[in-house]
Amino acid sequence: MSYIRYIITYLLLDGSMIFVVKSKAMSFIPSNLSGTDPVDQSAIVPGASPTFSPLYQQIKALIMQRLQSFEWRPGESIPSEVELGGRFKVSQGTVRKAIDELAAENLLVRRQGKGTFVATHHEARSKFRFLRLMPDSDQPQITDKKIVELKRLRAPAEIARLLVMKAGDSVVYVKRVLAFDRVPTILEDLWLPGALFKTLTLERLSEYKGPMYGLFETEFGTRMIRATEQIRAASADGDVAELLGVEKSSPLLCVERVSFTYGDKPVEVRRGLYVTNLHYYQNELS
Amino acid sequence: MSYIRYIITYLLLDGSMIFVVKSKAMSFIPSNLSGTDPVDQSAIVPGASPTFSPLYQQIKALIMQRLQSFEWRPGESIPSEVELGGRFKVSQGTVRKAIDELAAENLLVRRQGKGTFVATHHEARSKFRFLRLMPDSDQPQITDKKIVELKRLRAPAEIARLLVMKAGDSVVYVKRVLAFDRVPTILEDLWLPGALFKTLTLERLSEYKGPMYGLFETEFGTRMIRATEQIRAASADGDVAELLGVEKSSPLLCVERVSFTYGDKPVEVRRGLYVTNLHYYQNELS
DNA sequence: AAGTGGTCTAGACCACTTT
DNA sequence: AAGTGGTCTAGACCACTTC
Repeated sequence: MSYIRYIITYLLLDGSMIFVVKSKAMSFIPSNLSGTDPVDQSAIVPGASPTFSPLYQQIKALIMQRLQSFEWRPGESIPSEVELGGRFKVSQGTVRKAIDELAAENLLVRRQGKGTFVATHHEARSKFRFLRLMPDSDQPQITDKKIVELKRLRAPAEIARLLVMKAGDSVVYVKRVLAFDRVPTILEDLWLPGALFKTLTLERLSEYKGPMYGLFETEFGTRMIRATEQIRAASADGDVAELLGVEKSSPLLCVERVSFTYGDKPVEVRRGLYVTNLHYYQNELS
Repeated sequence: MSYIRYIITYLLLDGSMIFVVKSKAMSFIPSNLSGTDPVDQSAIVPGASPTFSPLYQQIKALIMQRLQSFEWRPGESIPSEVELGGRFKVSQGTVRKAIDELAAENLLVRRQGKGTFVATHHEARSKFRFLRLMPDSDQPQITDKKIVELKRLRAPAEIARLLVMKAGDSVVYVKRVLAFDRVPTILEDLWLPGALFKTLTLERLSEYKGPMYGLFETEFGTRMIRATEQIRAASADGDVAELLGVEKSSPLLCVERVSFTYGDKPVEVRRGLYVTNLHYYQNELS
């Protein structure tokens, strides 16, 4: 083994100097290069199908398993790339590529010098990830949330279909109004699988201050990671007009969302009616 | 500005010494250790600012220049990664990372075994990239386009602001109706910079069969690469109701789009009114 | 000084397409 | 067989954060 030695001489701003002697190995030769077996990929994912899948995709799946099982919890850091490489018996570069994709999907967040962290809905950064309604003025706004109703009921056919449940299975139904700067703007109906949200109550939801998806993540072990929205134009009927404080027959955006957790499992249906006099739905096309 | 200076004194294996002076202000220190000269990054981008930029970002900018100048034309293949690496004096991996980002931004398309191609709007694939209105039924639909009006006028203040022009500068104004399966569904107003679209006529636009952005790309050298949309709810007034064949005061989606070409230059403003009885605006959140 | 992610290189081999 | 992009490795060094 060959080493190189070098001295770092720091010239500090106050004129003083510091000397540091370092030595570093120049190269590393594995002692038994020919004796090591190549990685047995099938051992990594024992039940893997015979269909080809790149190593980094398998690593990605392994990492996702640990996220899904909350072995690595939202907000916490995951092991370093080098550590994971050692654990999974692959190079750091391969782990890196797996993490790259997970970061692109907003499941992980990289922070240079600090580590890689599990994304969480308890963050200012992620506040507008699922809410695309923006104010005409750039002013920050005061948000008020009011739960109008929360009850358990048997899933209507349409909701059951979207949640991949049997019609009649238990669901939690929530109706709420969001106001920005005291102006009622969003009226939302939500349906959640009853089995996952057994202990959700109107009180708990009302008193909770942070983002709703944060509550779901922390207290119900359900992380929303993706959603699709279908947008239509609608007219306010009598009830809606009253709750939103607009004229009857006013035009509204009708936004129907289905949210998914790990494994593309749908876990929320949400139908929102948006007043767009002072706000607009923002979308980026690329 | 305050920064720290330090000297590294290398004691090499053969007994010789090398001194390297470093300071915070310098982001790149040529190393004499190996004896080989590293690439002179400033030579790659002669007018580069002193701000640090990774090599692959510089390569990305160089590739984008060639796309913008139509040196590599839409639909054609660009040189291979190895070839580009040689040309730019960097490794294939660095070129690869640059192309990765351009592919993620839909400017390039990779095809394994064949090469990397410049994206074009003349493709089935890209047809729904900028049109997010989907039919309730999954059936493929017959699309009819009818140009209602095309004229040149002085840019209204609002349009000029969005296109970053002076109010009163020449713009091309187009009004058209799109029908799906004979049902009028979209009424659009478009504004384009007059200087870029000098030779655009109603006849040319009417007789053209492919996607409009394909025409712009091929005949006017203007490639749309990104757009933002702001969506609101609106009511059909008399004229609109007649053109779309709906009741007066019917609710409609109002979609205001600004499209950008290279260098984030806005080159189109479009205001669309969508009938959403048989269609919906589709959006993915992640 | 140690540890993390970020960049860059060089080389090997694989999968896909075309000649 | 040759050429392209796709995967994987190993190692070097840089930038940033923390101790």
